[in-house]
Amino acid sequence: MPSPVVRSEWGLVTTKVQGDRLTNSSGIEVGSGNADIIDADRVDVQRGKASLEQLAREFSSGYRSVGSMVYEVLKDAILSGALAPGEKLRQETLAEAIGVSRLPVRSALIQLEAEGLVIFHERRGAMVSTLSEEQVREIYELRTVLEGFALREAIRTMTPDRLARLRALAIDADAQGEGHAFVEARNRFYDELYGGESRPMLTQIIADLRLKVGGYLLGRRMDSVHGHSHGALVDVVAGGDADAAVDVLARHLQAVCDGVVLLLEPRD
Amino acid sequence: MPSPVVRSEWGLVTTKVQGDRLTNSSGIEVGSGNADIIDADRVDVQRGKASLEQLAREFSSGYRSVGSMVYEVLKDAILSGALAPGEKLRQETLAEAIGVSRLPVRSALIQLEAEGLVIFHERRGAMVSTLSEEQVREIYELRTVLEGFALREAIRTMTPDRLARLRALAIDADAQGEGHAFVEARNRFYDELYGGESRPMLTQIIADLRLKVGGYLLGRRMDSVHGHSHGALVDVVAGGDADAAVDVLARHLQAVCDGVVLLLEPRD
DNA sequence: AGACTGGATTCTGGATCCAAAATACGACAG
DNA sequence: CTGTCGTATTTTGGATCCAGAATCCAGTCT
Repeated sequence: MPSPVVRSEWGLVTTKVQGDRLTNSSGIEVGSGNADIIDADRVDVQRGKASLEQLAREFSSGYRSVGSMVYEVLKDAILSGALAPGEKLRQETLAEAIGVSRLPVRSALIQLEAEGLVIFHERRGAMVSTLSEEQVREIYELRTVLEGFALREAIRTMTPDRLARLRALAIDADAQGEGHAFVEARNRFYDELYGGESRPMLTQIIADLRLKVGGYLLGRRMDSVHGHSHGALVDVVAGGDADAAVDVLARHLQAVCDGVVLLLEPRD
Repeated sequence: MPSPVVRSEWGLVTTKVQGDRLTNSSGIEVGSGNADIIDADRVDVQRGKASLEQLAREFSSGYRSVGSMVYEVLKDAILSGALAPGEKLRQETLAEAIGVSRLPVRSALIQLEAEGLVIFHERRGAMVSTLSEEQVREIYELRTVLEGFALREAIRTMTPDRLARLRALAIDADAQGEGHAFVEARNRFYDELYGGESRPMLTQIIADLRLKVGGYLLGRRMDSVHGHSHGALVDVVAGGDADAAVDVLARHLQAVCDGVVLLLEPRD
């Protein structure tokens, strides 16, 4: 089990800490080993502010506008599980933590809302999107349809050099562990496979659908994901049998979908 | 400099302040009063501003937040062609035209950017999105894939009462002329056909794809659209042959796609 | 005469301030 | 003791103000 220590360093837990027990709204205990650090009510905010400033500095290189930086930071926080699904997002707290004004935070939240990662309640603020089982199943249903089409097109127009590039990217993705590097490598692989340059909207829609469930995967890679290496997918694609490849893909997505559904309810 | 007259007049939308003569209009009075203030050296901006004021008047009541109202106004302006593709969107001009501050305009623009209707250039402002021929063809390719799937599912799970509702909605849509009423009726029809309530994301994605080309259709309904009545589609669906229905749909989309491509370049 | 550079103007993006609404807490009454 | 109403605090949404960047125009140099 991956240790949640890194997550606790974000300090973006917005629930009030009245006692010595520090949990976020999803009930996941945040850094039990760091519980003794918490002395006063504001300590978590202080810690979060310090970490986020450091992380904002880390993210700040290469970003021209503050709003886009905040957007990346918040997206990363949601996808990494630092901001749990259902968690209330107070603009003031986020702004203080990142070290900017509330305005770019609002801009970033609007962008994230359009992507479906957060939802706004009228005058009641924003929260990280939660997914019902029906929504998860629809997401994977749509992914099956879209990625099936993309895969058929990829096989239909496959060239030797592109297959070579795919193999290299697959090896790279399978070599990565968890976290950022894996996600990046996986995205590069699927971008190449699904014709990211020739069909930008398709790859964008697929990426958005994949993002929506990102918050539920937290840091953990499920067995079904592990069992399905990208190299194997390349092998099926290289075979040239579109139906077989789509079948492999559909089974894989179905397995991942079932795993995500199980993660929705912690009780099992 | 146009002095902001009654900007502090709150309760614009929801609650009506004990206004003397001003009803729950969100700064519409201000907008109409400032109609002649804009510099007259840009005629196209003049035209856009007048249209925006008209739209703002129409959309004035029934919205809780000013930002959402601005969003609806701008979206309608883009889809109706009042703001042409490629047109530069200056926040100050838009804000004055609608009669609000620049901030809700920025929020609305961010939302519209996420939907793909406008694009932001780094420090150079926003403009209405333009579509290349490749993008148009990809849009209709994806619509064929998604709507084909949706249509098959609809036929698979069709019930008599739903067929009856579809027929009523088709008659309603075919009876409408152009403009708002037609778009609304058409959306209701496809919402019912594609299972809007059971597959919200699918219908949302399809609607977004349809929106992207809305600005190029302007007010004109092409012959191919005219020739394909919604009632005929219902008849094919009622037949129960999924392959035939998908084929009809694909041909229709292909025809519309070709028509839109022709509209991209005025030369023919 | 044309091109390059520097300044001025304009526009975007960010911060701070203010008004309104919702929620939470407390007081009072049944 | 409990439920309801009123007030106060919190928080969101909007407007105005300010700084930085980009563009445009003019002046000068080649």
